[in-house]
Amino acid sequence: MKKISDKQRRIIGFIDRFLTDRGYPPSVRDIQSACNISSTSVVDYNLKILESQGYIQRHADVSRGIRLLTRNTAAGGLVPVPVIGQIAAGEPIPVPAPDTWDVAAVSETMGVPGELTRGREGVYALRVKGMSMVDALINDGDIVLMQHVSAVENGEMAAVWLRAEKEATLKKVYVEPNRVRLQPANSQMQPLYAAPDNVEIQGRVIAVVRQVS
Amino acid sequence: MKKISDKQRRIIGFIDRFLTDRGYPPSVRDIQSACNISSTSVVDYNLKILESQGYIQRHADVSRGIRLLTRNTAAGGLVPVPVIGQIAAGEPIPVPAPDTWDVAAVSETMGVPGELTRGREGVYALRVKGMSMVDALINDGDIVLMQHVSAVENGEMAAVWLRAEKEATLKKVYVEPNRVRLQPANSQMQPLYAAPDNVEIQGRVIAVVRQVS
DNA sequence: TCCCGAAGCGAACACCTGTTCTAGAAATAA
DNA sequence: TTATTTCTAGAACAGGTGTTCGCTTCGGGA
Repeated sequence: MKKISDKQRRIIGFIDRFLTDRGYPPSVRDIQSACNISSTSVVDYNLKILESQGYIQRHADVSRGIRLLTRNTAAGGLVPVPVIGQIAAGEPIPVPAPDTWDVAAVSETMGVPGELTRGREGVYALRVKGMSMVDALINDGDIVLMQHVSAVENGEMAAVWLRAEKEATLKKVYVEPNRVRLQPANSQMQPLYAAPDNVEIQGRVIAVVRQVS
Repeated sequence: MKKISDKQRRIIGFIDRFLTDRGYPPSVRDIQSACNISSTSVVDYNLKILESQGYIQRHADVSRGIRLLTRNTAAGGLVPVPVIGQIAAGEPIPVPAPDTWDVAAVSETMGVPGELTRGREGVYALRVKGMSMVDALINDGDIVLMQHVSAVENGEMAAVWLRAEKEATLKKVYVEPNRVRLQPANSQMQPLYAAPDNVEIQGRVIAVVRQVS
């Protein structure tokens, strides 16, 4: 990116502020009056330069058709993840939306660094309710990042629904002959054994985030 | 938020897709053709309902003056945090640079959502080595977000250096008459008591991030 | 059946807005 | 200085765009 004039810097700054403030881009005349520019053509002139320099992107003949490119890189690492609901020891996980999760149906969204999801699809988050997951080193109020899968490899931490006990829990899953071993993440604790048709994999644990204070 | 019609749900979804796709909101007629709506007035009719229900916000007489409210929670940037080193049960925490942490001296930097740091200053990260923090529900390899403070309020989780034992640990700190109670985060475990001049607060725990797989 | 509210329809209006054009001023180079 | 480029002015055009206004259609209840 090349250097830009002072006026162009002001324009970029204003677009950024306008965008965070109102949620949609400013018009040419918004920029004009805010930056004390005498003519719309001057704004257009500078916007063209900013586009050629890669600071913004414009859609011709579209009102407010400005996209801030510098803004994308700032939020680039952040991936929006829907917080579907909460997981507790007494309820199954509310089934996450199949493919395209509906924006309107989700009550909350959180942003997580892209490193955590690593570009995976079908990632959602659950708020942990209750102390029943302490053996997985997960506390009340923690947020677990999940990936929706129906089967896991041996040793992976997964959300498991135990049909008979009507309990959801987070454990490392090992398939053994005639039984499934559910190993707590805390190595000091004893494993649990269950019949294969009693366990129902509901998702794979990708990460745990705990906000202490 | 009340329930909305199927058509209104489609509109919300389209606005969201359009916004991430192009960086600016769609016009009424964009919505109309994309959602197969016969008239612009119908779009306007439904947009008014969506606004009254709190899904969107509109600016009158402004082209593309639509803001998606459900999207706001995902906003907020990525804050770079230096990973200073690692915390283990046998070593004190390497003292974090006082104010401006030297970029060159830091081996690694991670980005965390701004919600986690909440704009606090002096935040750094430590990689946990060993299993000695399991009673704080922190596992080997976890990353703890710390804030550099020399004193904490009662009940706050902090990194504590025990001078006599030459051990670092993460516990909830309670100052009691003539002693300091160090309470594990795991309520099933017993507290530890130490003499006041034996404990040295090294930082406050803000958050814990565990990447499982 | 009739009634009534919710939802849809199409057209028209009036303003918003990107773009262009001509002309001039200001800065820069030769 | 002159020549050249960059930037600024103001105005006007053409199409985009939000909004409104009658009117119609639909879907239950009474």
